[in-house]
Amino acid sequence: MDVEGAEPGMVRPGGRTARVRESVLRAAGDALVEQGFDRLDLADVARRAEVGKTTVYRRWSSTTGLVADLLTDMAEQSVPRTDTGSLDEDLRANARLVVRTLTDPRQGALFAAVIAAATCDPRTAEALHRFYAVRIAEWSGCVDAAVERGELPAGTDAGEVIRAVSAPLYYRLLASGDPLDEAAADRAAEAAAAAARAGVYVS
Amino acid sequence: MDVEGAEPGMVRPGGRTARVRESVLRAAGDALVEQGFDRLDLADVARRAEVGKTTVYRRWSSTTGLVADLLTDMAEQSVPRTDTGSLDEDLRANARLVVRTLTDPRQGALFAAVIAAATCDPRTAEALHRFYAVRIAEWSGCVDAAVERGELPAGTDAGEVIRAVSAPLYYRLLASGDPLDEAAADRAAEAAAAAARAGVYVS
DNA sequence: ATGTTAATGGGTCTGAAGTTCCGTTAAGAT
DNA sequence: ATCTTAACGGAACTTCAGACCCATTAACAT
Repeated sequence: MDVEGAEPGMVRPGGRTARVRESVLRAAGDALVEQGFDRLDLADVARRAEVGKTTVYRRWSSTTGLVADLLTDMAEQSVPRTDTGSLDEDLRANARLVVRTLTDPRQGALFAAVIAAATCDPRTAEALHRFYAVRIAEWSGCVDAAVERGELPAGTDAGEVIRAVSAPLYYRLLASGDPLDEAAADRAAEAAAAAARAGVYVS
Repeated sequence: MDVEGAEPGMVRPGGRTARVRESVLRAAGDALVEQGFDRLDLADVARRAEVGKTTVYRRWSSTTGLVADLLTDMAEQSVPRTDTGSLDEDLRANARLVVRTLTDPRQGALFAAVIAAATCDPRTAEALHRFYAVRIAEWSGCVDAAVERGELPAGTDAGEVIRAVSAPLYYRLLASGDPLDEAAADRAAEAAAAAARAGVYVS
């Protein structure tokens, strides 16, 4: 059976191929955290993963391609959301989770690197957008529940509220450099809740 | 007179040195817009600037160093803010300006590239933070004026309000990939105003 | 169990990024 | 106007990311 035009790893995805992918993605994450996106070198990733350099170049071809695949993998690992029964508490829990993630030495560096990679390549950007779409959909439930309970006006766009919680935190991480602490998290959650109650996110 | 330890360009900053810097920074901006941060090559910048490759390597040494200097230059070019006498209108004007900037083919690509560079190098990050500090300080005036007029509670942190306007727009540009249009701008401005009125940004 | 061939991996090669050397030009001090 | 030397620029050199070749290994169909 010949399978022209298929990407390598698609015809026989099991066994060794899967182990290689797992090992390479872990190594890529390590390299991104330790060196940053601009110093990411596929040969170095291959060494860390104890995998042939040729394999990495053949299957991922570029650093951005590798990061895109890493993002696809990250999107599949879902983190369960809280459901306390109060909008303010749920949003605060979400904001604090984001801050914990972004200030974690490994996770924070990884997110920064991955976002940098996405600005350099459309396919990586698409993978990043899918990642956030998954996360936002996961947390939208607590906003919809708040609408049900009458805490928020009907027609409130749940995704917009969740994005509004994260946005100031990412802005601090990437642009302004202001401290990312619990106070910032709580303020981001409060601001999103206040705007939502004012009906700003009614579509 | 010998000046050990000084960076090149510091002892004789006038004439040719200044022309070289100007020409290189413009070329660097062009290259970033056309190729993105990951493909930024100092030799290519030198060619565009019609300047010796050695000069670029000697004065800026790395791509992140060059971007850091570019940011310092960008921070000096101030854009005057509006002052309509109404908080909502001022914030909306600010939000629309940010959206226009980020969706402009040249400016948008430049900002994305510069933010990517900042995630890869602490000194570039510092230059980026200074850039935003300047911009935020510039626009803080309209929030302070709103506090004076009694539109907002006393003690409102003006910088936080301005950051709150920009944050969702940058989040769209860098993370979620949602459309950056005038509706998004107006919503960002409204949300920031609503949160500010609710006293979320009182420090 | 066996065969087919997808996928891996070591080795080699090449073009370009980045460094060094040294002669030339011009900024700024006198 | 003249001098000192900071800063520039061309060219040669080094290094290494990334492409290519081909032998080896092991997924999956039978």
